[in-house]
Amino acid sequence: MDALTSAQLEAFRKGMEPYVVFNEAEWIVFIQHITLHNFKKKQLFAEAGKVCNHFGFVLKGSVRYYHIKDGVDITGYFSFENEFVSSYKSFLTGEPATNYIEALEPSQIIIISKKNMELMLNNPMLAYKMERFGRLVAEHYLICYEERISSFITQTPEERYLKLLQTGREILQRMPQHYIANFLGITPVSLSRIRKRILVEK
Amino acid sequence: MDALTSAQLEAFRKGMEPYVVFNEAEWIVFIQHITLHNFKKKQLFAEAGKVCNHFGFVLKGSVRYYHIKDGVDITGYFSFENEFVSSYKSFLTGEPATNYIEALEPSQIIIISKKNMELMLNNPMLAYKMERFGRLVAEHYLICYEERISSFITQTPEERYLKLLQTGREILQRMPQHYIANFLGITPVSLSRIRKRILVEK
DNA sequence: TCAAAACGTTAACAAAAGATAAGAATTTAG
DNA sequence: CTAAATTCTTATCTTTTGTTAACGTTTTGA
Repeated sequence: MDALTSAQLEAFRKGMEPYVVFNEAEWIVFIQHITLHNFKKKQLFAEAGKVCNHFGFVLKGSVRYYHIKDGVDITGYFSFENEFVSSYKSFLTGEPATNYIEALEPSQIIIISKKNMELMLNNPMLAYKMERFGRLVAEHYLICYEERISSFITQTPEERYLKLLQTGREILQRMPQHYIANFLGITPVSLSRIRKRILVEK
Repeated sequence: MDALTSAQLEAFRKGMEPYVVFNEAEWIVFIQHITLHNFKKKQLFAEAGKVCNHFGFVLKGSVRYYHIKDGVDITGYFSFENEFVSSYKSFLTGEPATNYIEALEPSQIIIISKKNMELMLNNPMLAYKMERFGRLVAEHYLICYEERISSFITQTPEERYLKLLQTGREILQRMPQHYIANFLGITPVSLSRIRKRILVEK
């Protein structure tokens, strides 16, 4: 846990703009409830079996969400810079998480603990904006997830991959292929075949 | 669009309790922003290509979310009594919906238009509770969707069906099997085979 | 720097799912 | 009440995916 530089604070403030804009007085109180954590590569942000009592904002770096099923690591999602990160279900319900989240590279993550989130939600000075903030963040992910579920319902793995080629620049550029395969709901071997099929068809 | 009986209002108030509790003054203003609609079987609540400018609460009945892909109807989700219903992405972003929502039986749905939602979010008397309400509803679906995505990533269709047997009482009892198949991300023929496989294995 | 680990492709085979069609049972609607 | 539509199962065939293993390449970390 480290002190935040003013540049980091500015980046955070700007990154949150789509979700919440604080005035100066609010900001001063708000930043008393956040901490900066430096994660080493592979360091865990959340762990299956443990309650995830915090959520974060990726200031620098990236994280990978994964499950372990029958001893096998299966990647479910990623968060990159300027995105939020949490094992949401665990954070929101207080139940143990069922997935892991790890830093994929040395990462700076701003963290708000559940306790501090609740303090702010109960602080008259911040309550309204924090409720709104929570709503907009949840809605943002709701939309992402709705689209992702649609893709599993209506598309074949090949169609999902072709769609990712159009829209998933960051994932394609920064993630190894076997993570992408898991993300698409298939095995790495199968994705390798799909890629070959697409090449031949062209 | 019909007038709400006091019994219906009470049922609505109670159904929303997990998300929002209004005092009497707030409630009086709130209910000026809602309407009751009676849907006939197969009547559309939302339509692909059109913006979904409303969201609802299923007071009685049930609805089905579906896509049409290459002329084929694919069921993605259901909402039952005491659940919310909307083509959320469209409602939240103002973009045209990509899916349809239809009543599966004669249904009573309480509707809040986008315009009225915005009026309430901007009304100082209700703003805080409406932000909170929106947050809790969005978080509720976020959790549902997160679990659903996990199931596509980590489970086989057979495992998803077995899980549904344990937890999906309402869907299993009330939905025809080909809707359930789509919901699980497979074809009706495939679900029929899975069911046979499970019987034989027992 | 160098051995170990991770990564992507390919092959071979098994298992599962998709597509299509046919037929029986059930439900729906006029 | 009855014809039409819907639903579910089954069969056949094709396509795709999963599994396992091997191999060369690249990356990683001590």
